[in-house]
Amino acid sequence: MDTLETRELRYFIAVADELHFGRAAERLGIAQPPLSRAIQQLERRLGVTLLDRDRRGVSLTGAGEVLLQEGRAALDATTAAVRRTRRAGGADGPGDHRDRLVLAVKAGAFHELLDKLLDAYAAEPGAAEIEVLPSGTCEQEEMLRDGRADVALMHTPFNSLAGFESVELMTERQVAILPARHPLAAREMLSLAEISDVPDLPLARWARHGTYPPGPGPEVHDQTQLAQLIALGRTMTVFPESARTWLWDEHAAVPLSDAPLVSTHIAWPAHSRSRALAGLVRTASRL
Amino acid sequence: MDTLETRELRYFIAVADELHFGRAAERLGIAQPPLSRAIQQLERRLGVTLLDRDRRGVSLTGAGEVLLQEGRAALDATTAAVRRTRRAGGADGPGDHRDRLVLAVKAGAFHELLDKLLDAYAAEPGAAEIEVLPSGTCEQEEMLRDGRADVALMHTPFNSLAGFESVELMTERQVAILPARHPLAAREMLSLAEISDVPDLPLARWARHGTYPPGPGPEVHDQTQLAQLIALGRTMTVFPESARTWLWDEHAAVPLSDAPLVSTHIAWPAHSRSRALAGLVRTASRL
DNA sequence: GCCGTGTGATACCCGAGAGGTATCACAGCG
DNA sequence: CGCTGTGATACCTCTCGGGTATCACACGGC
Repeated sequence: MDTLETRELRYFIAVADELHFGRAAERLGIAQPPLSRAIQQLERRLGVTLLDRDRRGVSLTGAGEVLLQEGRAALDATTAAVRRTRRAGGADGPGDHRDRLVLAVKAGAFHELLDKLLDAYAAEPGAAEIEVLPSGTCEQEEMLRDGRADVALMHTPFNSLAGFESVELMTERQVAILPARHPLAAREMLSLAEISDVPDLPLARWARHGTYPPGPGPEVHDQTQLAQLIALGRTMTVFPESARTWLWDEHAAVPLSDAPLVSTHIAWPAHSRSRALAGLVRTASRL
Repeated sequence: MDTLETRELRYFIAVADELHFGRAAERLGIAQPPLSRAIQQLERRLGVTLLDRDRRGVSLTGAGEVLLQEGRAALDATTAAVRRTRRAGGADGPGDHRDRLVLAVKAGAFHELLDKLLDAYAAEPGAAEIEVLPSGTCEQEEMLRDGRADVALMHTPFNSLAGFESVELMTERQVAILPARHPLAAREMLSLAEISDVPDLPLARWARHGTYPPGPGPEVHDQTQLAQLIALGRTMTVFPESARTWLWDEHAAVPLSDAPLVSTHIAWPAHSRSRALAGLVRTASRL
């Protein structure tokens, strides 16, 4: 028996997340006893203790940590399989098979490149239909992994390309975006050190999976909000140079001498082999 | 219901492989009717036709192709989860948790580098135990994917690094290895064109997943066999330069001017985060 | 035309096992 | 010492995965 049912995996992950059988069972929509039993069976079949239950709570063993990690990846892979299969079969009237790709892009970023890409690809013969899926900050990896997207535009060093295939499309410097009437806006060039602790201009903090990094700056979760706060002289931020296209009159962009370069890549799951995807990548790398 | 049980996935993959319900059922060790029913249920739940059954055999629809592809990846991921969990828990006596890594290496290749790596790593404080797993030609990717190995030494362009994280360890030229007494052995340099159709020295063909590429040369499946055939003046082959360490007196190695460079990488699944693995990679990249 | 043959689908039955409820065992705590 | 909150156990139910027997249908040979 080296089989591991998806259901068991879901159960284990719920327990490992909650570290509490009752809450995990509730989250799964079942009662607690069957869940306890299922986990025991799983441990027996694997021949491994996954959880230490010592009154006062549950904790993961080393093997449990491994299964949580690997199991998450496996579960993502199966939900991805379901999603992509459904998408492939949706419009699958025989004969009328129109390919469709879902492209994940960080919401509001890189309009210019995206426009060019979509136009160029649409002009290709036999181009598939591209659905652009706006994603939250740094959520593209997750979307590729769980099948909500087929391909994504990612930005190093913010996104990690680990586990995907990718082609680099462009590289650019970063600029500080600050209120036009602030003294620093007159500078030709700034360094990270110079902007990291300006008392009246704390760096804005972006939402990431619903939580915000610590710091003094205001919490923002979309670009418009951020633009407004900058225009009001309340905050500043750092962006890739191409952000210049959406700046307001009240904004100023000053190049940063020592900020890491930002590269834009088109990335896709390593095992993808679809014709439509190959075409899109080819188009992108010719831009 | 967007769930997909591992069992259903196994069943579908068997049918998609065999394109025949009877044989697939036999391979799965169940009877044919339950298999038919399971696939029907699967199609109904996904809301997608996966197979075209038109008397005279079964064929995959577009959606079926996608599920085959994605499902294989998902199934590999779950068997990997099981294998790695079992490994992590095997010696998991509480308190005596000794890490263990399985390193896949192409059998017989790169002894020199491997020796150095293992020695250097063993000297590290808190080093895990490394089990070296000899793998067939170009089988390392598969072993990483299905969890038989945790980390691998790979050789581009023969292995694909797609889907893994990796660090390059060395790059080298390739050499033609031929009988010392053959006229070509006296040359300073050779080109691929010159060696590709020498009538009395056809290139040897390596087994790959049990099958051999077509061609006139002899079929070999291990290095000793190959060495012997070359010594006998019956064949020749192309190898990375570091192969020089195992050459016999009867062999000659002549650099190739236009063969692709071979890079050795240490590679691991992108989601791995173990301390032991990080240590091994750090050691390797310092060599 | 008709009848064997091979295919997948259908009908029906049975038993394992997933899930429910009630309860236990035990650690902490006032 | 009982109360509370935790996971484990006991036991019941009934779904559903799997088996056997059979059907429906397309082919090929005659």
